[in-house]
Amino acid sequence: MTTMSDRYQPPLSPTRPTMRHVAALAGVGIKTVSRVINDEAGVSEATRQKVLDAIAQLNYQLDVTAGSLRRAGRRTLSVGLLLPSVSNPFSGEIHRALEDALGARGIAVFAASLDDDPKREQAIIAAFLGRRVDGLVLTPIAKNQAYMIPEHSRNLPMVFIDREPVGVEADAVVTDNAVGAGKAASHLLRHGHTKLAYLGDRTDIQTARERRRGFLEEVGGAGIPTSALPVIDDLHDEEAARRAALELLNSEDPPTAIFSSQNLVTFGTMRAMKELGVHKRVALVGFDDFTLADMMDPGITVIAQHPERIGVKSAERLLARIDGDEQAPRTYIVPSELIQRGSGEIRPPA
Amino acid sequence: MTTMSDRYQPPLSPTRPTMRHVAALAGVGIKTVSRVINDEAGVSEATRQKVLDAIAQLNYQLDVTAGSLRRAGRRTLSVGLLLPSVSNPFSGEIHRALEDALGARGIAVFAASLDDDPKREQAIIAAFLGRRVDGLVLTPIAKNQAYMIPEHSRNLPMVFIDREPVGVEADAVVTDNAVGAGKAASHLLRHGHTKLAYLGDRTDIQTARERRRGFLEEVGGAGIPTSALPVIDDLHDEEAARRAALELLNSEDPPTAIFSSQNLVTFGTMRAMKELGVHKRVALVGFDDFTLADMMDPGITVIAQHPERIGVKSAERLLARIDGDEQAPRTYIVPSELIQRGSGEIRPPA
DNA sequence: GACTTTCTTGACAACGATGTCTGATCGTTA
DNA sequence: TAACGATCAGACATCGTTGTCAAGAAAGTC
Repeated sequence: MTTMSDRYQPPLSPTRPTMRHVAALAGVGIKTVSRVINDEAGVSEATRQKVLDAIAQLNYQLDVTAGSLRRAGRRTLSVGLLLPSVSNPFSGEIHRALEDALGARGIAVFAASLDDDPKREQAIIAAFLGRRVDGLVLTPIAKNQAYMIPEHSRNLPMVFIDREPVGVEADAVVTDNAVGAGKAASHLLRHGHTKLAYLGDRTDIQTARERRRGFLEEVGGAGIPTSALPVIDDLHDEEAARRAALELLNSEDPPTAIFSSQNLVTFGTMRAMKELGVHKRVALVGFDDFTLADMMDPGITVIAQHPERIGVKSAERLLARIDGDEQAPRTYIVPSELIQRGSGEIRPPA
Repeated sequence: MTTMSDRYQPPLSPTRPTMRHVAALAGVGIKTVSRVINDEAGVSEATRQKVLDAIAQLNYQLDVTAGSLRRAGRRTLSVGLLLPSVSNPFSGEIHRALEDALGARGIAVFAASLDDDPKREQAIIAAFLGRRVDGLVLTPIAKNQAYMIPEHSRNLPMVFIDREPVGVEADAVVTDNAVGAGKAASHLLRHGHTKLAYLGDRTDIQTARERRRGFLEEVGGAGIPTSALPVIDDLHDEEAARRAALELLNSEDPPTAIFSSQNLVTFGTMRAMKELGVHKRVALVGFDDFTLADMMDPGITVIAQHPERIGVKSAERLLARIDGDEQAPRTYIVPSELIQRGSGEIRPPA
């Protein structure tokens, strides 16, 4: 009886086996090996088995990149993903959803972090294009993506996420930033607040501008003059936000409700409120959900985005483009959602 | 005067330009173009300029993968990274540190999520190898990595992170899990606790077993019998942990201090404690730091890992191996750190 | 001015795979 | 039995690049 363990194991060569080796061992031509691997028709079952045995014996693995050189359409079965930072949870969720959708098609994902640096954006895109990715999914930070026009006109599939492109036309998948921020505003107004404040991110980021616009329009639309409403922009980290919130809350006529336009700004604001002991008296609604928001005291009311849906949708669009969809580019909107947890339902002092 | 805007723009061909096109436009041979691009010696300055102009005019971009076919050493300038999940913050930090270190060398990173699925581990590794990555950095989940022996003996650079490999010898970068868990135990003992409990992750994960061992050894070493100590394993998500903690805290003789071996377990435990209103009476130390741990009430004392250091170290090892380092494989240990925030300093009731 | 030496340069094969095309083998049919 | 189509298989060129090598031009040497 022959068992697995006494089957002949070929010595492992230091160089990786190629189709030529497999073909030689199986006693067939390399094209036949190629046919077997790619499940092409026209190989007898007996030959197929010989080839499969040789593949197993040599531990052969197809070189996808070499194949892509000749293959029709030149598919490399890899795509590039550019995120603000792979260490940011929001980006991580998008990445994960995208990976799952593309992985099902055998597509691997290159991921990279932009760090809000336009130069880095261009460098990473160049690096990915140099590896001939089949498509790009990206959160643009540069003011303008006109430098991508050459690729665009070569029909490179591209999907922009979170922010819309400027200077090229392409599909985009974004949260309804203005609407979401408007929801936050109307929620606070409905709870009786008239003294609101806005704490926002860098204004060179499109989403930040949208959130600000949505918030202020909703407040203005309710008849509250926005000229006197404190609007503090360019808060990009927790500490800056904390200091701004402290100053705001210590001012002569402090707001009774604050809207923070982004996670880190929300964290900084929470810290400032707790330091001053007003976290149960001043209302807070933050844009972006976060882990343990419900475990805070009070729970933090947020406008939640749906990164996984953004990821799924962008994968869907990218695959459609890769498969030859020639529709005019569109922007897809993923709705945000208000989640009440306490901090946004605090009423102003009577 | 000639400005940028009236310079001749060639029509964008639908097909990507190759070296041949550049060579033709510059009036040189393709090898000369290759030399210019790779900064090889032996090209006169005048020729160099002609080539660079042609490259700019055609918007030419080198095909790295085609080059790797012929290049000595076959470097593809890409590596594969396998993480528990790219959406997990701990993984994200590692990814980021790695990306930065490798990006500086022009190496792009394929990232993928394992989801604790051994089959997926093998499939992803196969996918990456099929793209001829120059190396792998991975958190193994399969019980055994013997299936990688062929690659290993082909000298594929590999670095294991967070968990050590079984069945192959390779560099590993891990947290001092047992020591860290021991620190948690001695911290709780020092604060007067004798009735401790351990809530742990799946025992098929090496790190979970290490943490458990370190915790119990420290407790036992202090003369407290561990046989009666509640040890609940296989808690892999927040809800399971919450239920286990509830049961534990509702038992006849509840512990006065709990050690949770992982983030999600810590979250579930925090929830259970808050539900029962004992979060200020029962001590808690969790393994793994997390955002806003200091904002909880009380702040959560943790054994913090240093994912960014793990990422940096593993990048360093991977590059060393890629550069030909033939040292015997080693395990590098990144120390954990106890961070006191309140929950771990609660004393038992008198 | 003849001969080296050095510097530039391009022709060509090769990397590992796939597309095209042609040839061999087989069973079937008139 | 000859002709035919279907099936199976391999030879060969090719994808975009780099390594090898040899040739031609320029510069230096006596």
